[in-house]
Amino acid sequence: MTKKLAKSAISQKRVLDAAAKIFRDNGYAGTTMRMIADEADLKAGSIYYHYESKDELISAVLDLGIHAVIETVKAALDALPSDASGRQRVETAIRAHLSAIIDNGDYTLATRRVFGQVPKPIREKNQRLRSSYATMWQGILMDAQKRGEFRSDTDLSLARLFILGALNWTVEWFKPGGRSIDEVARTFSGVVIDGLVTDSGMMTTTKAQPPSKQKAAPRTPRIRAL
Amino acid sequence: MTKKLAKSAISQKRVLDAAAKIFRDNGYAGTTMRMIADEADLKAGSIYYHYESKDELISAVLDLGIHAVIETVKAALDALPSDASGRQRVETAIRAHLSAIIDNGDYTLATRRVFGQVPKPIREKNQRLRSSYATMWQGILMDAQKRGEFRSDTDLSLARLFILGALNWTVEWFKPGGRSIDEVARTFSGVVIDGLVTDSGMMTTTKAQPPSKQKAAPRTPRIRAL
DNA sequence: TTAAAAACCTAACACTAGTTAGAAAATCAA
DNA sequence: TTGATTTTCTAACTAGTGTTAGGTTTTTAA
Repeated sequence: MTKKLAKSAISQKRVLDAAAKIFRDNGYAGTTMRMIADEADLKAGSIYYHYESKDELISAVLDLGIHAVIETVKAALDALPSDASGRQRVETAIRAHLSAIIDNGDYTLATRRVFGQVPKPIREKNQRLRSSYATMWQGILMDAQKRGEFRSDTDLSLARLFILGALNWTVEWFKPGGRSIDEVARTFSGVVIDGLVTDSGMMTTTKAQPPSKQKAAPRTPRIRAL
Repeated sequence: MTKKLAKSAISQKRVLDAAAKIFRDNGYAGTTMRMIADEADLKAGSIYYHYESKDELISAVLDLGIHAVIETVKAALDALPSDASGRQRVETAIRAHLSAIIDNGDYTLATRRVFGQVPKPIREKNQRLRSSYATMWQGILMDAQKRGEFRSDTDLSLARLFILGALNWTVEWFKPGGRSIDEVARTFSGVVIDGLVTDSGMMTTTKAQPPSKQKAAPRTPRIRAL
């Protein structure tokens, strides 16, 4: 009875996608309703049939961006066996997060670039969503630390900020056709979990060990390329 | 003979600082000359005595931001003994980079948020500076890898992107009065170089090892707090 | 086919943007 | 104190902003 929104829903999504793309390239104030309308094959006035203001548009872009990430990561974690290790959970979350932000690149980039410039109430509403996501990550890391998988001398709040900061930065340089998401996720997990350093450590300044002589894939089987 | 620029230089710097702060909070298009003028205790028209356009202003902010970082990091690396280890170099670069971007927080944040929205020629000019900085980091990482200090199975281009992405993100959450720069730099170096994982590795799912039982500071002496 | 509902467009509104020309004030050299 | 130079201000211009009211077209339901 109350479900016929056919064309309207399509246009609404088209406008939102257009908005994300334009906000991404021009920032909050630099984006005009006329630009968005152009991108969505509409006239500026018509946008107001779907969204009641520019602020509601940016708010929707912001919320949808983080929401997509939360759902993707949650689903990936839920699909893990309940006895999965901390390492597996972190690797999984990293890959899912990467997937989500790259699939929704326009939204993620728009958010990244526009977040600090948006009217305060909108920003605060979106911030609540982001905080809940941060809490989820914090849980994963703390779990692994409590189990003894992760070192106990690492401030996990800081670690989380590093990880999410680095992850979100990928959308700035990731180009389809270049390195695959899997490749990036693996390398990133490797750096974060095992570090850059060789397993043998580095206490003295030795002369160039033959680098070929190292076990290439230590713990989790490290599938090479794909 | 050609050096008397006294008051002019002061005003010029004041305008630039004001511009960085306003660009930071409002983005490129959202920043008006009148806002900058207000922040610098001037009238909008007067800015044009020092800078010939809004574009020249943003360009100056962008360039100065990255320039400060380059100089600081270079100086810190040059101060190291020539036989310094890769680990030392990376730790030093991380700390210097953090110092620089936090000291110039307005410029760094402005750059982060505005870079993608700025007219193309300006962005490309600034990109050249940033690329040279990236090359420098790449050199540090590759050196350490060649010496055998860093694992050979890590894609260092990706690693560099992660490191710089995470580092630059710190300005978004760092608050003076909270954790010190040293603290942040140490934790960050720890995660990136040694990883999150305990030295003992994690091949099976063991029941909660007593976390207190770990050697707290493995390689480089890890000074706790300060 | 017809009339109502949904989707879109046009034209305008009050307001603010970057920029400039020329006048006024502040500073400096003599 | 002068007069010249440097620095700042005032007032204005054109162009473009988000938003809206009311009219047109398209779609839908009968």
